[in-house]
Amino acid sequence: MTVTDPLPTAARRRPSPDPSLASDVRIAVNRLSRTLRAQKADTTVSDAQFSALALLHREGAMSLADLSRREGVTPPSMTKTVTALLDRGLLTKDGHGDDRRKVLLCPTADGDDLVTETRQRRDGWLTPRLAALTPAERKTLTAATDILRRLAAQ
Amino acid sequence: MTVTDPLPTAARRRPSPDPSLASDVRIAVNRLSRTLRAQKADTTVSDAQFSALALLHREGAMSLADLSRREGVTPPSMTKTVTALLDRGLLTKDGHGDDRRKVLLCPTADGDDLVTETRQRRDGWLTPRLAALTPAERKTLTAATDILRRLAAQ
DNA sequence: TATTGTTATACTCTATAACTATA
DNA sequence: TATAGTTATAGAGTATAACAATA
Repeated sequence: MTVTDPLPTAARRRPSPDPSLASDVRIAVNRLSRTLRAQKADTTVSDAQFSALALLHREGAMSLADLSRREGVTPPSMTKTVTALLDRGLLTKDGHGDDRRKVLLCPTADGDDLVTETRQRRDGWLTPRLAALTPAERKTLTAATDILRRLAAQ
Repeated sequence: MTVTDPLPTAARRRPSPDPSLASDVRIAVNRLSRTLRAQKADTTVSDAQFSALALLHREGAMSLADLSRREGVTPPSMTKTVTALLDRGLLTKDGHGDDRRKVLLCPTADGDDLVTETRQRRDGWLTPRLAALTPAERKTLTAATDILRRLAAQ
């Protein structure tokens, strides 16, 4: 992944008021991310397969080149992932119509179900733990989530 | 792992305090973690290698069994990772002393430097971006970091 | 010629099973 | 017998290079 995006202009002007905040945020985010990853317990499909399937579920059918570009892997690598999903009956592969070189990859009903169920299971670990927080803490997390998302998008 | 999932339809209907919060937190945390992980100081060391080295740097020397347990991989897998780190001069492997079956793995000066530099680089990416936020946003992140840490510890 | 997708090949990280040295 | 670590082997997932079919 390339991470050479330029800094926002404002970032070059203001001094950091709390030098330890960066470390604190980084460590907290990495630890929780690791904990969440450990809750997957999804034995049916691998991470790479689920990620590709979820993208198709979310954005609809697309070609192999588009899928590999969106997932940040090479076409040969995506061919392998797609083959595994086809073998498991989670995808269909059809002609693209206008361009006979292209294929159109689309989740099956089983594929759509798997995405929905897996997502609910992954949220399922976190949901009761968030419910155990105070309303004020949840409000803080809601606001922080938006900030974290903006940081990750840079 | 996909990190840009939209809200699950079911989550919008659930009568919890904030049904979408679990998805939002999970996605935001995973995305930022992924972005931060990409800020490596040394591209010759893989993620698995850096993760093991950073654990030894943080917690001090330990045996291969302890290291593999803490990293959540099997001993044979950790043997490979450790061998690569030894070959790169980032670790030392010595006898454990009391039990001659055990080994004691310890970062070298170069290993410690690599961890420190990588950490500074990752903080260095985040610090100016945090400085570009408003004081209220930084206050929110400070409070959220504590909550995230407690969640990760469960 | 350029693009789409596949095959061939190789490297890394992971695992299980079987081995050795020691306790 | 049990434990610590290694070696052997295999399965994913990734990559680059080379190819066929199509535009």
